[in-house]
Amino acid sequence: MQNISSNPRLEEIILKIKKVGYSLTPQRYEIVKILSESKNHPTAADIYNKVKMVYPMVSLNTIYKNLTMLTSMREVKEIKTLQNAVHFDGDISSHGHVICENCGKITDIGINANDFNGFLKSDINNAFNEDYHIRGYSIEFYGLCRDCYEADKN
Amino acid sequence: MQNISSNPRLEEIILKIKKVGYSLTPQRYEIVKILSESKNHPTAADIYNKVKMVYPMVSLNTIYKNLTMLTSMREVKEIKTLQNAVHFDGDISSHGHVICENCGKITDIGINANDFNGFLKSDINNAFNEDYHIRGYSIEFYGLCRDCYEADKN
DNA sequence: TCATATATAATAATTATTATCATATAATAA
DNA sequence: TTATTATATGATAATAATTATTATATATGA
Repeated sequence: MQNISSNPRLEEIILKIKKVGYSLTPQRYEIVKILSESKNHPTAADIYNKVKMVYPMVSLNTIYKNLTMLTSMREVKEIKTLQNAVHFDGDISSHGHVICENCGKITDIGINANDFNGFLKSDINNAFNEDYHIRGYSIEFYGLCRDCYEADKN
Repeated sequence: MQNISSNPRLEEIILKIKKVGYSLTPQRYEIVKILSESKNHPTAADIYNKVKMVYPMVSLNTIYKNLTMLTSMREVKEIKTLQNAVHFDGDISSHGHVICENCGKITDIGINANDFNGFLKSDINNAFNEDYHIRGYSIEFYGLCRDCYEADKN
């Protein structure tokens, strides 16, 4: 557990954890670090295996508890694929995902928040704002990645 | 198992099932009927309970098998909520969902396909089209429905 | 350093989903 | 209509992911 870091997202989450009053354990720090550094949307098991390399006695329960906590704090987002696998994304900035239906690969796509809000604010769609208090959204595309598409053709 | 129906969506799915070469069993018909009539995005268990009222010996396995089949046929879509519950939607027309994070209620919202495609075709977002062959998308909003929001305030 | 509330690890329990396989039945053709 | 056959079903078992329980350990703040 290092004290120095050049990872602003990590710092940001740590700060929020302290602010809300949760304590910062080494395991928790490691989980947050993995999420903030990861570019490939790990599952709970992925994170578990990574944390185990540093803390071999860590329990899977700890991973789940922390992921639940971070999700409800809105510092982490869940991504659910068609294969019923749950992945986690430490990047809560406005973006969407493209999920390969064959291999399960998840790729980020940029969603321009202003554009998207413009789309949402259109007459057709803003009716629901009256009945719901929206706190977030997720946009996911399904299809085949290039590799699987090429393999499928042969 | 009725032969006459004034449910065009039901007819549509039945036709496709026959076209693809699957056989039309009474249980399967009932599952499709429930999905085509349902407005509230049932879970596998919900569907199971409804089918049981007509065919008390039906197996949950049959429900899952058929849901998997219909999903891969793209006649049914899965909706996964934050509570890790999987719901099914027999309406595959272009629309999104608003999911209450407290009670899990799922409401449809209209997504104008043209508007959305316009949004997608914007310069920022079309890059991913080169690497993926998109076959579908899902847009989900998370928040509190009016009831839960009001209850939360008190 | 101490006190205390919170987090952890070990374990068990739960839940949803999938696999297996013998039997039943829908579809097709005679 | 009946016989044939491939597919679907139901019963059961197995799997996998997640959650619950609880005693112990530890981060935090005094």
